[in-house]
Amino acid sequence: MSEDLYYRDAATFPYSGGDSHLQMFDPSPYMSFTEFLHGPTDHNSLSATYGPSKEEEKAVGGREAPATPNSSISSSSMEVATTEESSKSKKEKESSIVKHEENSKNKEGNKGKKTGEQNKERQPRFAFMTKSEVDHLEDGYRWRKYGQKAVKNSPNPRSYYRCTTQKCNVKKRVERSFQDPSIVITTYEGQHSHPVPATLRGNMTGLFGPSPTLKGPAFPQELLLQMPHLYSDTSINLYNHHRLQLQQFHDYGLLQDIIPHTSISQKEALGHFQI
DNA sequence: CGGGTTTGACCGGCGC
DNA sequence: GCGCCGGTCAAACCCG
Repeated sequence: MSEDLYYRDAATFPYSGGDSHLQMFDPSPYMSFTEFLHGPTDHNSLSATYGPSKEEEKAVGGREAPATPNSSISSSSMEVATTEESSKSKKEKESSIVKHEENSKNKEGNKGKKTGEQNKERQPRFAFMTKSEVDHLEDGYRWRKYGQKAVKNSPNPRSYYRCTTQKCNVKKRVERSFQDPSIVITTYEGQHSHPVPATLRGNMTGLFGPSPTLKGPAFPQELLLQMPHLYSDTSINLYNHHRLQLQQFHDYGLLQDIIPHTSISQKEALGHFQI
């Protein structure tokens, strides 16, 4: 697995209000989303600690799990950067982990079932965690939800989105961490082959929008990597700062390990962010 | 009425 | 072969 770890800090999600910092880890290209998030299925800890063995899928009903409003991380102060113009009264607080996967996948769909078109090839994925009250973070693109499923061993459902731009088959999955309901885990898959929709661009002018050179934020990582300058230089320092932490996470490798730490690092981060 | 969401059905992969 | 599961489809539904 190749891993390019990408890390973005608080300002990462300007659209959504974002103050956040992220950490990352890298998953194996083949592991399932779940695995990727929680570690190898056989991984003890998870099932051991969490699962009552019986997966309660019915849980779906409460699609909004009683996420306890994070009281811990107060960061309301961060609203700063965000020029949240309005409607979205989102107050995301923090963000965090990023993981990136290279498309080291090469086995073409053999099976030849699907002629032409896109095989089942798994595209590069990129994930990160965000401390947020809203599940779906605004990232500049338009998404259409095409499914929702109960997540095994988790009270929170996972939502599936697809970029609405035709021809663009970027997908994204969003789910809340079952360990810390205040954390949203977003995973992007594929690369956008087009610019950010003009409509949305309006609000974000100055952020990603008008970058003449860019043909459009290709991959989330790129966006994230760009954002620092867009926001402030302080973030750059944070970048390094977190990078170290991320490295550590990387070593641990499992998100489950990460999460707990996350809360800690977030506090620190906030400290720094408190501009 | 167009575009997005909801939600149960469906499908393919995988382990037993 | 069977059942579990993650992921996707698509009809029904909702909303501006």
